[in-house]
Amino acid sequence: MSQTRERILAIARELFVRHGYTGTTNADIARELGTTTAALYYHFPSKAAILDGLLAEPLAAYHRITGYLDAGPPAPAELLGAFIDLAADSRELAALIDRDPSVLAVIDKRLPRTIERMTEQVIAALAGPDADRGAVLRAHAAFAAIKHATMAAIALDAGAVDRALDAGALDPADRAEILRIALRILQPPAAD
Amino acid sequence: MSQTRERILAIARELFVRHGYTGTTNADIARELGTTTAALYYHFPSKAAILDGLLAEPLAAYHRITGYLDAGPPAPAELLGAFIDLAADSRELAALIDRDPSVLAVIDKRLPRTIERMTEQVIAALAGPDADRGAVLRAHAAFAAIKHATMAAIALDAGAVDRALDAGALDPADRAEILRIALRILQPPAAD
DNA sequence: GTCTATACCCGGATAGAC
DNA sequence: GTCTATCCGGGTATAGAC
Repeated sequence: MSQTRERILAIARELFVRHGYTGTTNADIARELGTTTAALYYHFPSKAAILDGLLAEPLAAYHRITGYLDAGPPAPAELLGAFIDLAADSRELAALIDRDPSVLAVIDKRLPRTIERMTEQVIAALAGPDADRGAVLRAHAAFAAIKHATMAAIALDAGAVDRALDAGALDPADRAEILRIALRILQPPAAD
Repeated sequence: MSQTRERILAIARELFVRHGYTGTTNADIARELGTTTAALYYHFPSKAAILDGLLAEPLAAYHRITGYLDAGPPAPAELLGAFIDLAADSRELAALIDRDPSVLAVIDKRLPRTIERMTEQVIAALAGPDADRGAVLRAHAAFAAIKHATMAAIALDAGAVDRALDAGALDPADRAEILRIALRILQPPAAD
C-alpha cells in the first residue's frame, strides 16, 4: 500500500467531514499533503475515487447487513447492534453520507442497491411484519437515534486523551446504553 | 410581494431539497422558472439570498425556542413539542440545514448564535441539570428521533391525496406518538 | 512520485439593451 | 421584469518534464 495514498485518505477524511465533499477542493487536500493537486492524480484517478476509497468499507458493511435481511427477519437487538457498530466504526463518515446529496450520487453508482432502498429495508425490518403507522414511526426514530447517539458518544471522547488507548472507539457501556434506548423506542406505547 | 419571487422560492425549495444547495445551480432554477439566470438577479441579489429567503422563518423559530431556554429549564414535553412543530412546519427544509456544510456557512453569518451553539443548548436542556453521560446520550437520541420521525411521518403522506385538505401537515395522532416516543427516550433505564 | 503549466468547463454574477 | 452577452473566478483534470 502506497503510504502517500493512505495519507491522502486520512487528510480527505478529515476535510470531507469538516467541510463536506463538495466543500473540499483538491487544492485543499494537496495543501494539507504538502504537494500540488497534480500529485493527487498519481494516486487516484479522480476526486470521486478518493471518496470511494473512504466509503468502500462502511458501505460494504451496510450492504452486508441489509443482505441478512433478505434471509428473514432478524432479532431487533442484533440488527440495532450491528448498526451501532457500523456507526462507531465509520465514525464521522456516517454523517458524510447523508449530508451532501452529491455524495449520494457518487455512491449510488457503485452500489448494488441504493442507500435509500437499503434504508427502507431496515425500517421495514425494525417495524416488523404487521407494522401499523406507529411502528413505522418508531422504527425511524430508533434508526435515527442509534446513529446520532453513537456519533455523540464518540464525540464526547474527542478531547479526552486519558481514556486509555483506543480513543475514538465506542465505550462498551455507551453501546449498551444506546442499544437499550433503541430497543425501548421500538416498544409499542401499550407496553409502557 | 412579487409573485415571481414566490415562484422562485418554491422552485428553489424543491431543488435544494432534492439536490442540495451546492448541488443546485442558478441555471437549474432558471430553467424550471422558464427564464434565464440573469432574471433571478432582479429578484434576489445572490444565490445565498434565495437560501436566506427560504430559511429565515424556520431559523427565527429555532432561535426563539432556544431563547426561552435562557429564562430557565422548560418542561421536556414543551421543548420536544416545539421541535416537533418546527420540524413539521419547515418540512424538508429541516433536512437541508445539516446536510450541506456550505449551507451552515451561509446561515451562521446571519444568526445571533450559531446552529451548533443552539443545538448544544437544547441538548443540555433535555439532558437536565445534573446530567450524567447516559442522560446526554438520551438527549441526543431524543432530539434526533424527533426530527427524523416527524419528517418520516410527513413523507408517509406524500402520495396520499385523500387525506382531506392539508396534505403535508403533521397528523395530530402522529404528533402525539412522536412526543410519546421522545419522552420515553429521556427516561433513565432504571425507570424501565 | 511529484513537479510546472495549462486546458477546460462551469458556476455565480454584472452590464446594458429592450 | 427579462433579455443577450460576457466576465471572472475557481475547480477538476491532463500533458509532459524531471
